[in-house]
Amino acid sequence: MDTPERNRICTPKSKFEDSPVFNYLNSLSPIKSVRSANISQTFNSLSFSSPPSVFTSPHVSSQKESRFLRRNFFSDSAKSGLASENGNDGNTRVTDAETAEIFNCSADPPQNPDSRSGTKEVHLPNESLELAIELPRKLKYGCESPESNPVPRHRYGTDSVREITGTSSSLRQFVQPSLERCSCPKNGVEVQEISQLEQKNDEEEGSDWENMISDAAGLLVLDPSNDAEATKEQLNPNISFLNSQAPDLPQEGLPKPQSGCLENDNLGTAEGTVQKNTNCTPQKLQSTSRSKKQVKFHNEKVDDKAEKDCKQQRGTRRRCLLFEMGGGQKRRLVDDSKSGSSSSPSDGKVTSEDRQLVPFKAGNNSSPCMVPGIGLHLNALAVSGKDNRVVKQENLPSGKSLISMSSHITSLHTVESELQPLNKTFSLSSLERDIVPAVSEDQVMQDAYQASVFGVNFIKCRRRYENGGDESCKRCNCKKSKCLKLYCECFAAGVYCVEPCSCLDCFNKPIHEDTVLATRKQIESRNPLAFAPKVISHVAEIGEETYKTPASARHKKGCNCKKSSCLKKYCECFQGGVGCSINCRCEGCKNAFGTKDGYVPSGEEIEPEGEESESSEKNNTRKSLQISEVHNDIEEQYPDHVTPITPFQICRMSVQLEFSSSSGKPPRPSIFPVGSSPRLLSNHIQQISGVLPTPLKLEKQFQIAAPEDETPEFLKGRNSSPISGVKTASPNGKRVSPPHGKSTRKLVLQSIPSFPSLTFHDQTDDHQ
DNA sequence: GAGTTTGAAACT
DNA sequence: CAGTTTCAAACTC
Ligand SMILES: [Zn+2]
Ligand SMILES: [Zn+2]
Ligand SMILES: [Zn+2]
Ligand SMILES: [Zn+2]
Ligand SMILES: [Zn+2]
Ligand SMILES: [Zn+2]
Repeated sequence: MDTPERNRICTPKSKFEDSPVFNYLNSLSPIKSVRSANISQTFNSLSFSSPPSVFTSPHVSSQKESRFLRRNFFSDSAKSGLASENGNDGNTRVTDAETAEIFNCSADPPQNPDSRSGTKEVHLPNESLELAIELPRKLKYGCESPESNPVPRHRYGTDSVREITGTSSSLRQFVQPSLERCSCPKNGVEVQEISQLEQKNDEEEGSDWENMISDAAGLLVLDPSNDAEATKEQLNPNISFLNSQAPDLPQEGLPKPQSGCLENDNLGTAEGTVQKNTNCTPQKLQSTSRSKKQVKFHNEKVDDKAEKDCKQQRGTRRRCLLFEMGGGQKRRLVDDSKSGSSSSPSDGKVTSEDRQLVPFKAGNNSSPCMVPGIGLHLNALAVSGKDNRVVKQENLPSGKSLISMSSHITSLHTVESELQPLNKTFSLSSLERDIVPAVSEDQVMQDAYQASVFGVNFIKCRRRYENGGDESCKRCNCKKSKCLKLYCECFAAGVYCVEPCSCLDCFNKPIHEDTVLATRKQIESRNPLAFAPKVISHVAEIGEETYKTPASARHKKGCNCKKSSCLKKYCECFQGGVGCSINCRCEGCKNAFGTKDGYVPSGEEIEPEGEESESSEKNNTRKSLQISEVHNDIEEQYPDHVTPITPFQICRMSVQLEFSSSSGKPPRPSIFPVGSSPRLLSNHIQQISGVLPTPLKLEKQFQIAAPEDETPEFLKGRNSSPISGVKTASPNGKRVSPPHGKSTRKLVLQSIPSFPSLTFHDQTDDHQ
């Protein structure tokens, strides 16, 4: 759904909202997710990797990308989605323009309906044909789900691209071309915008856009091709992109909220916003998310340079997005540029699985985020194979380490994308490009994934753990759940268990992928939102300039604390670094991030529903309390957060936190992942806020997949086996209505508001 | 590290 | 949907 509202909302709040992440989040939101779930799943499988899958679902979020895709695809019909989004801003024109541009770009020959093919051809003559074919598909996919990712990625992408260009030749090829195209002063910037805005693009930059688009298309096309060949280079590029997108680089130091949130929604948006600022072309970046903002920025003042950079970056980013969208296929892109191998476009199959993991995406992923390859279940979903190759980790200045992974496989991509957030792939990209021959795939993948998800800390921890047995980094400690239930943090986060885990009889491992996926399905069937990020950030205030209060973020389901007064990590809200909200049923709430009473829905005013008198405690705490304060306090209390400790928790909150913490400035713009999945978010958060208690657990961004139920049997079959416990709920994947508690409406709220739209989100959520 | 507390997840 | 049980983390000592 297009949810024009978002657009609107976004515009106001702006950056976050605009950011793809936001979109994702929104999409992720329970409600939407559900709907989208099916779609998303497919998409996920196809194009994204797990975590991202989450993104995918969020139709809305993906605005840019999706638009992109769609446009490309349906050039003709810009369709409501685009229009609506853009329209709000007044970009309506954009849609047209965009479409037009797209056409132009894509179709070298103006006439071609299949712009994509044209574009492909242009970029990649040889492979173009095949690619072209695929592209359409991808585009479609992309449109639906990927969008959100794209944006973030783009942002990061740009950075990454640059880096990459420097380092890796292959990447360069891709990137550069795109960059060059983008490079056009205005164009570049716009390019990013394009998806969203494009206003400028239309005319002036049309060419650029076209280029961009074409590139993107090419990328997409390439991606689609699962072909292994491209893998190395392609992978690298992809990875790089992903990385770039993924903001996450975890700053270990920063405490983050855990919520997997990457929670997607929130995180994404938040990240996006943050990045904007930080990034060279913050404005632009932001703009990407929203057309309005972008426009404004442009108008206001984007430095030419900055713009250029941004543009370029964006271009890359988009590519990334595309790639992501393309999901598994992404690799191709790279090839295109280089080898042009035609890959097989097959796309497909992964979808079913992807969805599963995805959730974990975000990341969605989240988150988020996971299948085979890396540690994410999504990966498994996405990837059929496990060819990944990871690459390397680097430490970021922020303290987080970057991990770059390159995977041949799509799954990896997904994973990577997710992971990447943490690190930047850029540097890696170069390395990656070289590609380390496959290292142990799984492990590498997992590492990367974990890193992405949990953050660099996680990796470090792991090292420590390995070296010295440091347990601080441990993850789950499941004894009876076989790590196949939500009790298990790893499983809940959409990641496979890894060394640091102390679980017994663990089935949450790549070798038991089938079981894991089947179980996931069952759980999702029961509760579509089960793997969705728990924390959603509202961006509302953040919007244009107000980063400060991420306060808007909140736990989707709310807590039900009776004895902890929401002052300890027993409380999911607190753990997630968010204040309690209307959705909480807590008693005696004293949540340092904001009490339920004090909670004011983002756009709206407080709504005290009279819930409890607790408000007395701090009605306004949320409001008044700045996150920073909270963080400080929290930090004091929970120094760990900062560190790796709770890898899981990546919170969606992160976004908010980030803002708040950074309060103004994002820790590392470049890094931030705007787009990627929840993970990114979490990462960001971490970076930004070290404060938070512990971040939320890993969450996933993904949406719930739907239910295809492919494997239910599997699980069922396994009754004896671990899975047995799981019941298959709804038979199909339908999404059942959200379980929980609070009524659906809450869910809805959560879903909606999530990150992105401040208002939107808030309104629905809160009000409801 | 063992033991307790806690609240979500799972189950009925 | 409510009530209960199960579970593993968070916390305490
Ligand atoms: Zn476990
Ligand atoms: Zn585990
Ligand atoms: Zn395990
Ligand atoms: Zn609570
Ligand atoms: Zn709460
Ligand atoms: Zn509370």
